[in-house]
Amino acid sequence: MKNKAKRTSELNKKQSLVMNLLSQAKGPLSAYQILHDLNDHGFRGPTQVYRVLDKLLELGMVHRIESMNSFVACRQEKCHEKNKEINLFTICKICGSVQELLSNGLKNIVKSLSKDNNFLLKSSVLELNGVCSKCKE
Amino acid sequence: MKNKAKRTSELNKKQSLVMNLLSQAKGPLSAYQILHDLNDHGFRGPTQVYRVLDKLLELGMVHRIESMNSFVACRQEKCHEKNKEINLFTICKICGSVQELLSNGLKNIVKSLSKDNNFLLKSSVLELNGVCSKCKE
DNA sequence: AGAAAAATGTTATAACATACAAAAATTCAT
DNA sequence: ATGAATTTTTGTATGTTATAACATTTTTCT
Repeated sequence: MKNKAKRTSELNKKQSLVMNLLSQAKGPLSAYQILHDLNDHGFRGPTQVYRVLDKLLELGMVHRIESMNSFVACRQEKCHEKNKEINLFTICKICGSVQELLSNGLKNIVKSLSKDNNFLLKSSVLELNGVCSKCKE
Repeated sequence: MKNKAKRTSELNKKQSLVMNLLSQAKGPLSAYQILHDLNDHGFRGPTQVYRVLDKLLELGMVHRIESMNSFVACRQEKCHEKNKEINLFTICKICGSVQELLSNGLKNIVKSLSKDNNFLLKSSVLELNGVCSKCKE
């Protein structure tokens, strides 16, 4: 009766705490911010945070923003199933907000780049750095 | 008579040392690897390395691999002039090699994504993670 | 020459991440 | 049930990456 792809309700206590924290956050959080925020809930060291993050990343429920060494909750419903290997974000250098996008165009480019270069793709991430629409005004 | 875009020959001593090291390296190097390798040439602390790297990044002669926290020499002749804001790499998880690519398709996608989302683009990087052609065999 | 500004050097510390050992929970044969 | 063996969880120590803060030297300009 076990389901391989866990639903949110099957997350354990610590995993749920991190997931909720990230879901309610305005922007990306670093592992140490998470550690600080959840100090009173049993998180006593970075290792615990990273272990939970690894799990949530594996489940596709959280994404890592490479250029910020921090983490965001996934906002795209279909991420887990279809687009796990094509990650795409805009990052505002003024307000620090991160927007997760989907793009079939990008997907096609990534696929054909991999093919053309005889490269076996596991995952990819495109990070756009600049100024978001709100901060442009 | 001053040229705004510096040529290699105009790099100072420390900049040249780092540039040469990166150019001859098989793969990306971390700032601390550079520090270690150039210890005997006057690099006594990380700050010195990071300052040189910042300069070389600004000149477009070096790129940062975000997912590895390390640095590679630019291998594309036209990088500095035309494609500064569109960076593209494959990264082999077996041998650690990094390949720099150019793609007009990617460029178009990035431009239109920025436009569609009312995002003012400063720079972007697409990192493809997987297994390179050599390691696939 | 000498003041002001820019570049460089140095130390300390902050921020991010992992290795490994200790402890707790679970399994399972007796 | 008991307790040895395995797995899972936890915690400490340490390694790695990056910047802050401030001193010194070099350059620029009058």
